[in-house]
Amino acid sequence: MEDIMLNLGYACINTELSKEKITTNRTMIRKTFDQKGITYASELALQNVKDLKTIIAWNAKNNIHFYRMSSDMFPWATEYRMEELPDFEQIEEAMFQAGLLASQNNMRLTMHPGPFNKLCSPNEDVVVGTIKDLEVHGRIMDLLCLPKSPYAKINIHVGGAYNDKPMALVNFCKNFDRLSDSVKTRLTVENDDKDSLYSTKELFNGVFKQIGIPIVHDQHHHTLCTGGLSQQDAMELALQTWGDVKPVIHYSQSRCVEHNEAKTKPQAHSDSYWTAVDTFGHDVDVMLEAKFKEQALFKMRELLAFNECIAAK
DNA sequence: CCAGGTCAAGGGAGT
DNA sequence: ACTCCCTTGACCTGG
Repeated sequence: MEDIMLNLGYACINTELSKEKITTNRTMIRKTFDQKGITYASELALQNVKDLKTIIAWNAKNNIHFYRMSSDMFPWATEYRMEELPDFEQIEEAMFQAGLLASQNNMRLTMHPGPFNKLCSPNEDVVVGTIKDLEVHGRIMDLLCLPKSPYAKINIHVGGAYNDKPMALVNFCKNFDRLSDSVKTRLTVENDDKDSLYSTKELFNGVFKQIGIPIVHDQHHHTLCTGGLSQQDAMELALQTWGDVKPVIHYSQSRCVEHNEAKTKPQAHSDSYWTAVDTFGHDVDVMLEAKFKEQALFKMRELLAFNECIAAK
């Protein structure tokens, strides 16, 4: 049963472990960073990295083999070089051990840098800041000894439209060349959740055809920005971009439907799931985005198992 | 100890 | 011009 189950993943927080203060999100505000500096950043990062290993072990125990790591593991990481952290040697060792444990358990680890990354921006300062942040992500994955491939993807959105999508897409592709191999080999792009930004089809033409990086197809986003394609057609278009690497899709359900609150945006994610993800028969890894995290993943397992039960009859 | 206000980044959208 | 939101709430302060 387990081996025919879809490979499901969840993002960043483990709600069960966070009750015991096991988390990889320890950070600080600017004022504290100014006061305490990289000594404190180092302490937080070391604790985060140690807990990452605990989360990986927990995942393995629960037969979860896909996990998105937090971008907050290293507070203010763009403000210093990792080697400058007083605990760097310990951090390096802990990262190596965490990556090893993931690899031994065949666990796919990925990242999703924040919405402030705008590789397409016409503003050079914004691009420089984006490159800096992406390089931090690449470095983290290198320290974990993860593959230089979209198997260990660093997934971002194109980022902006500026009333001139062709210009923005050209910028994105041009600036891609300024990244190191650590980032280039892992970078993927995800479709957006509003028509003013980028559908899977637009990414296929504007990014994949130009620089060949894979597309992460988010099914929920697709319903809000279809580009004129059906769910299945758009997803299959995205799957073509992955080559030998197993593709990733994102799945979430609408908070509106779940909560029936008027002011909830259609983009918002639900707490949990009530409909099983449909992969249209394709072998893909599914990153689940729901507030209840690993608990929602367990719910999804039940939904999938129930469907298999029905199908078997 | 806790509730409530506050908190890096860019851009889009709503008020 | 201002505020909220985004892949993710966590931090900090005053009581």
